[in-house]
Amino acid sequence: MSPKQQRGEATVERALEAALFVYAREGEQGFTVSAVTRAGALSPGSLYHHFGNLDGLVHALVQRWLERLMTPLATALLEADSAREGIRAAVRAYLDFVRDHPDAALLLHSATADRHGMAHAKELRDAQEARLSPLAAWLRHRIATGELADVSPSLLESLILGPVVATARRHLTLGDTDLDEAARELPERIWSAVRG
Amino acid sequence: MSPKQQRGEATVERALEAALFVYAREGEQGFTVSAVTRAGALSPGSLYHHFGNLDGLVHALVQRWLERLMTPLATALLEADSAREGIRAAVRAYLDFVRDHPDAALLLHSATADRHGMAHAKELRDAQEARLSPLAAWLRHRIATGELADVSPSLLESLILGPVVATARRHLTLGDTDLDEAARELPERIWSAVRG
DNA sequence: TGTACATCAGTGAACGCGCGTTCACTGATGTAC
DNA sequence: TGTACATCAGTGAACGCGCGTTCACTGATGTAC
Repeated sequence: MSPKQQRGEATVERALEAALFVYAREGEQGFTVSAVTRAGALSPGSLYHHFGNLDGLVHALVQRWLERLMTPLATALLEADSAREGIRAAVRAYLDFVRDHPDAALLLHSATADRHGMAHAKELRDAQEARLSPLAAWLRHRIATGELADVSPSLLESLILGPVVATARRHLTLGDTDLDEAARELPERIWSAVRG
Repeated sequence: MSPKQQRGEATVERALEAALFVYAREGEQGFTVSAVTRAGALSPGSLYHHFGNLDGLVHALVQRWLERLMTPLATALLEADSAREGIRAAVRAYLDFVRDHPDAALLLHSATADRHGMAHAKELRDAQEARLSPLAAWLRHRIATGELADVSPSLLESLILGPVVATARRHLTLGDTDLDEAARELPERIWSAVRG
């Protein structure tokens, strides 16, 4: 998990890349130890040396990509001058992530990540707290100024991310949704739903 | 699958109830043949006699509850006098379903159902076509009258159901979302996002 | 700079477990005459 | 109404398979002096 040799870091990297690859190609039920070790040219022992067990591998993978999604999202929100611009930029940032990292987006929207999220809800939030708490503060502030509707934060989150996640899921699994149209239409429409 | 004796119907019913119960209690990874047979007091052979295999059981279960969700949703839309009232009523119908059938809602929002939906996308759509095509027609008509925004149907669907599904998922898995507040706030806010 | 030692990294055959599924069979129900 | 037969429903022990995981081991790297 925290390798002390360069060789170890490279192996961890290879394992995480192989894991994402396998997940994207074979899906949930194809995601097995032997599939990952085959794809990453690792031995099972090596995997267990670094991640403890299969769940540890998933945890590391989800954590890594969650951070890579949340960071630009937080930046988009926090650097905006108005609530409207913040919401619109955040929605665009999410859609950009889906476009640039479809495999990771598939993972984060998946069964596996959901189940994992439920099982490790607390530690997941702890790990991402540095990223989440500024977001919560931003929302509170914008509600206070009257820019955002005065509804519970979880409802706001559902109104903002719900349509984006639904669009991403459809795009990734059915492929019947155009991300460009989504990038054009969603930001302002979502803003309409949450404005004060 | 289509039992010719009353005894058979009762067994099928017991199997489907047991399956939902097991899914809700034990989750994805606890959903096994032996768990279902134990919960429903069935023999594995009986289960295979009626459903062919485990996937057949899941298919029947998802199909049954999908119909029970879609029927009131379609009714709500089609019986409304205006687009606004239709959207608002449909959102409320969905939230009512989640409140009244949390176990089934959990199943329909789950990994299992998603994966199943992907694997059987075509036949699922065929089976629900009687319910889906009037909805599609309704949307087209309301776009034509200018009441609804002229964006692709899949984007409309994401804007309407996205926040509802996100709310339902949070309510069911984290329990940090109040369905009453959602029923108060979501219908009009979602309408704001999709109006023409 | 070289040597000895400790720790980290990686191997891969082997393990047990629980899974979905089968099958030969018995029992219950429906049908024909 | 009774009997013979066909079909449907249900049983449960047994099967093989592939899964996640272990462990005794070798090899590579870092450290101390």
